[in-house]
Amino acid sequence: MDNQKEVTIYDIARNLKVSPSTVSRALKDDPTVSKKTRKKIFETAAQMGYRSNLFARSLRQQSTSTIGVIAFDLNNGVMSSILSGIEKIANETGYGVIITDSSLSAAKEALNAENLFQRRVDGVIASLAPDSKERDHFKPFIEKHIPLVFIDGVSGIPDSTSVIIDNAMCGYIATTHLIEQGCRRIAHVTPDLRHDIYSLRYEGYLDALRENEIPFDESLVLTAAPTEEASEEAAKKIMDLKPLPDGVFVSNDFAAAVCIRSFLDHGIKVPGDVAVIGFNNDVIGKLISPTLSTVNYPGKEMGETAARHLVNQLKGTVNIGSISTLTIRTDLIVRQSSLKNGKDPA
Amino acid sequence: MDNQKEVTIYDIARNLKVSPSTVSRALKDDPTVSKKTRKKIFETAAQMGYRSNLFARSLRQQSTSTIGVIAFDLNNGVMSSILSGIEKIANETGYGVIITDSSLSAAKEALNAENLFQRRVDGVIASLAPDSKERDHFKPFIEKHIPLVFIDGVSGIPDSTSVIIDNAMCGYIATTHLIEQGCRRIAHVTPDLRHDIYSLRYEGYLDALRENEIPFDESLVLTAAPTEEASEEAAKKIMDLKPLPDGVFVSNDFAAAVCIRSFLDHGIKVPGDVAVIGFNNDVIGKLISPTLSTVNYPGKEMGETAARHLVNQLKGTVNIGSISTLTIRTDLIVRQSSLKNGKDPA
DNA sequence: ATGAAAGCGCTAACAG
DNA sequence: CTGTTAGCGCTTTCAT
Repeated sequence: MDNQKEVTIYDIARNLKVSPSTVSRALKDDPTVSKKTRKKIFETAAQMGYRSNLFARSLRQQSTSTIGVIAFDLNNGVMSSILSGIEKIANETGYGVIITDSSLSAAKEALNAENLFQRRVDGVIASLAPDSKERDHFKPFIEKHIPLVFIDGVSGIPDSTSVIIDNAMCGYIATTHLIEQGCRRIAHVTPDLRHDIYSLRYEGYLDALRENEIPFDESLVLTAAPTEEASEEAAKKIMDLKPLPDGVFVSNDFAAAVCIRSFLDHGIKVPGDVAVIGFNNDVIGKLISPTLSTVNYPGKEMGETAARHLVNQLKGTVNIGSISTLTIRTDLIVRQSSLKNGKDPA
Repeated sequence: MDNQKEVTIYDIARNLKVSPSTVSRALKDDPTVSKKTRKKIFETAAQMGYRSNLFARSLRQQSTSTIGVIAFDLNNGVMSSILSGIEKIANETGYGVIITDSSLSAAKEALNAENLFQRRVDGVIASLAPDSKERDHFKPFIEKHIPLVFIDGVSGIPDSTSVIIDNAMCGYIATTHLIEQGCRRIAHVTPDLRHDIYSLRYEGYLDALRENEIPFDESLVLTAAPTEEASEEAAKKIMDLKPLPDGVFVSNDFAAAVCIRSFLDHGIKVPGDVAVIGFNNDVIGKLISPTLSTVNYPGKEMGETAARHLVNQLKGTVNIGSISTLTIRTDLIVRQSSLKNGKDPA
């Protein structure tokens, strides 16, 4: 029973005194094979422990039944929910998934793209690294008409699809919420504004200010990578502002949590002195004190949508290029950190 | 330039008037091919846009240069750090990674194993689902001598390797730390004790009690899945205990954070009334108040170790079976939540 | 309804 | 140092 040679359709064919082609057909449930033979072949295959050879098939069919994923950073709560969404759909539809990790580096992203291309994935779902600007590494896919779906960013590549949330709207909603709470001097802490998702949230922030005729003050916008150190520094800068802002919109929950801690450490009350709203709906938001108001980031749903769309494209259900952007609904989650005017959301 | 037929070594061969084998060899930098020819072949290959066909090679070589990963849950901070470690090593050594997600279900784990087997991965790194008991789904790998590395759990499968931390020791250290802080009535909150890692931590807890001649009280041990609801309930049960425990060892940081929040909400001081220590060193621990003492879980290092070991095995550097367990060093991280006797760790 | 035969692209003996 | 040859296991016309 151990380490025996692999069973092939030839073995089954010989065993049953039929031709390999018949076996091949039968295994695909081809109706041109008589029901009897089909049944017999299925039984023998199972009994002999046959398993089809994926690469022989791939070699023949020029397709791998595999989706490649380029994750901008695996070490990221948002990312893992996206991945689990992709995984789910891929599993349901018989695709395998190869996941690569760009670790926030555009250079690594390019390497990953090449790697996936080499592996002849049937399609790609990519989330771009923050500093990714070039699109050259996607050219091979485009030339071979391998479908590309971008998550959480618009690539600018024609014929590619993007699954996104409306970041501008989210930024607008978050900021408006603060304004409704009575904030008039609202700071914004954001990672690298070269990254679309952040610049759009920033736009939303600006829109909300404009709409409420709150003058824009450049000194209120702080750029800080979502690390502990950078976020702490941003918090310090905010505390140094005169007069102190009465609200802060932070583009990610982790940074928001760090800011809140920093504020509290310095005797500034949240939301009493400063109302804070974050972004993502990380689990962290429910555990810190005060609990964090935030914008929900529907990662799993985005992953599912991206995968489903890609699979449809691969199976020919959707015309390539007929859909260029899928926008997933988000919602505001109001908790304690932003409730300045005392009304409880419940 | 668009959608042209794939370039093969035959095209290169024809172009250069050499044989395909020479091309094949040259591309592998085989020294039996003259330097000149090699160089010429490399150049032409690049210029013609050749990319090697992985499945043709796989078909020939009976190996895929791919590592399969079975993740017990992608939605998990610990898991993503493990994955990024695996990814890193795989990338460095020219392996691809196929990641599958068991979503905490043993049934899905079995499906994933089958999927990876179908895909003929060269080796597997698996973290077992909490309720995984059967090992039958790994039998195909064993029969084909496909190396198996388990992360964070011992499979009981001969010839497989496990990369673990010393959970018993960690439990012991965490509990001892509480005892050193003056705790004498220490509760333990743990997920499913059927899962090795938790039962071992529990053992460590018991050992520490024993060593310090603290009588064991069964009512102090609470089982709770690491969800918000269950953790909250566990916290409530602890608060109902008479007398109130003066320390709690929680087997994961998230649950610990929930417990602390619950304690504080009910006017119980942490660490004043109850000292708390968690497990994993999630980012959350630094952001809650009080900051959370914990045991560091070296996920990335474990992933790297597992992958490196697997690759060594695949490349024949290590004898299969010569190493059965690799234990990664961990350390205690003391923050505020456990500091009952006022000595600051700094 | 089934079979024969040709190849998908690559590699590894075995010859030269 | 290079070429010839024979497959790896499967699918798919084209016949029958």
